[in-house]
Amino acid sequence: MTVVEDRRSRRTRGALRDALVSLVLERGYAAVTVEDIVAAADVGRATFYTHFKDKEALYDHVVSSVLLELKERLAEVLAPEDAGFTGEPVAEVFRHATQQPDPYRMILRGEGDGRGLRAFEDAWSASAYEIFSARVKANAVRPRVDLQVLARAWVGEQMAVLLWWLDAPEPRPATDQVVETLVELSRHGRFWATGFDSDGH
Amino acid sequence: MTVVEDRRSRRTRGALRDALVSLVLERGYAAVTVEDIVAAADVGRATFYTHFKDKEALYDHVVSSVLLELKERLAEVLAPEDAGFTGEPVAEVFRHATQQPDPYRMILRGEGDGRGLRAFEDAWSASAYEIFSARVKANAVRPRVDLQVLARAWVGEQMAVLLWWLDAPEPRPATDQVVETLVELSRHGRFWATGFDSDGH
DNA sequence: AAGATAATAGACAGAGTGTCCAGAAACAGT
DNA sequence: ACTGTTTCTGGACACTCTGTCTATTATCTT
Repeated sequence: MTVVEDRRSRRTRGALRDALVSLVLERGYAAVTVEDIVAAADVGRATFYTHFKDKEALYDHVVSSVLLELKERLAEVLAPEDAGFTGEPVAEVFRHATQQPDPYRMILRGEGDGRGLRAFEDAWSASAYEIFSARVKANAVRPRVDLQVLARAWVGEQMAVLLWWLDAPEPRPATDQVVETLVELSRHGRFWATGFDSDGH
Repeated sequence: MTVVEDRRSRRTRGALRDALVSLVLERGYAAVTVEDIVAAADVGRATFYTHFKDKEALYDHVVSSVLLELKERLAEVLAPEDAGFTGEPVAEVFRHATQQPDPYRMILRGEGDGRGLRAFEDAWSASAYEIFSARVKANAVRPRVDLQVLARAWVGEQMAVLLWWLDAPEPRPATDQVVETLVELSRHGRFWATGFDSDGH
């Protein structure tokens, strides 16, 4: 059992990873062939198949790498007894996304027939649900709406804004500011109390 | 210029449409071949190519049909001077989705590398933005947050809940109830005011 | 330096694509 | 019911990409 991967493997896998992501962002997942990938990565075609079963396997590898890394980072942030809803987890996701925007873009755009998107959404929704119900218990409040729906809605919102933000032309608005907006929305709804809410219906 | 399409064309196109959607939901877009589609639709392979350039063209056709139909229905609903935010447009989308859940599922899952999803999201965000800014003007309020972000967030939320709802096992919760929840969230944020909001700092 | 592991080119069969054709079938209008 | 038009069809074609294999070379690790 190798503790550290052979340098050649490491380099090859990295090159394939990067090639996939940038090609997908350029042409769309379906339009990218294994031949394209190995050409861009400057790797023999046979080599590709010693590392990955097919294009899908490479894609899945990229997605789960990102997801795993995010999970580890979130674990650190959530460790110190989350006393209040400071939006810290959201901010951490945004920070992580800034550090590798391209894989995030690929995933959030739904490339790969939305498989990455769904994986991301499911993982995120699950932890959102946990955070919510822990909070409900701790504060002894009765939630207004089903927590499952709440989690889905919340995550859907985050992901939409995250993608919008990643695709925005540089310089992007500051992370903290966007996150602040999201938290604000989450607390008080979308509008001012001034007349905006009190419509006829 | 034919006023009404030839019956044969109509039938063939319909069969191809349905075949694509159900196969995609079953196996995923990438795994579906033109040969699969024509087999399921019980149509000669050569016939396929007299109607559509390729699988992608058929997919785009399905997406734009749905989008066009939705647009027309929304136009009717929005016609009578929208005086207040009654959530009526949202309800209309949900109703439309109930009538043809499968194409909606296909699109919202991100099949087709998210192209349908993005088309849907863009269209919806654009009209959401218009509604919002019209309302800002009419009520002479200053919005708390950037309307662009607001629109994205709102739409992301709707889409996530819509997909969750469509994938929920029957009998699904009533449309009106889910929509009511969404509007409620949009007005007052995610939690009760009882202590939930008032966390540290 | 030596043994282990990885990368490579080239060859292979097979699946699916998109185009073309010529004949058969179904259609719309009179 | 007839007729000219349109659509449907199977079969054939060249082509691209796939995934597997093999023998050889290059590069790593210790």
